[in-house]
Amino acid sequence: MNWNSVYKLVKKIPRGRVTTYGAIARSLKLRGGARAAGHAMAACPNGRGIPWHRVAGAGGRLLLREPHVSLQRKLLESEGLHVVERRIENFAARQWLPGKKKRRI
DNA sequence: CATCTGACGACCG
DNA sequence: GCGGTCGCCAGAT
Repeated sequence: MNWNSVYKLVKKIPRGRVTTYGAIARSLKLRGGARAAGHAMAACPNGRGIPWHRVAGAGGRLLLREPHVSLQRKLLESEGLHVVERRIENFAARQWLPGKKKRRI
């Protein structure tokens, strides 16, 4: 699979915005669907400028387990997002869709 | 090659 | 909200 395209897309997520595995999968038309996107992120090389923390599950749920979810939450909050109980508050407005430019909070 | 697992998601009761 | 099912399938073992 061309995870590179996934990473490339994730890199484009603006600061303070988030997207989902499903959105990534649909945008890139990954065969494996959302799960494939999940695999891509799981295998993503950390420390390459990939804002992996800006990727959440459907509905803005954080799917990672400890301790990664803690880091993700920390990073998201440092970008101004509000996370409560593994959920991103006001996720709908914070979501960034690939290709779509218009999105006002 | 067979099986299992999983950073998924939509649906349903 | 919660748990179970199903479709999907890439890696790992």
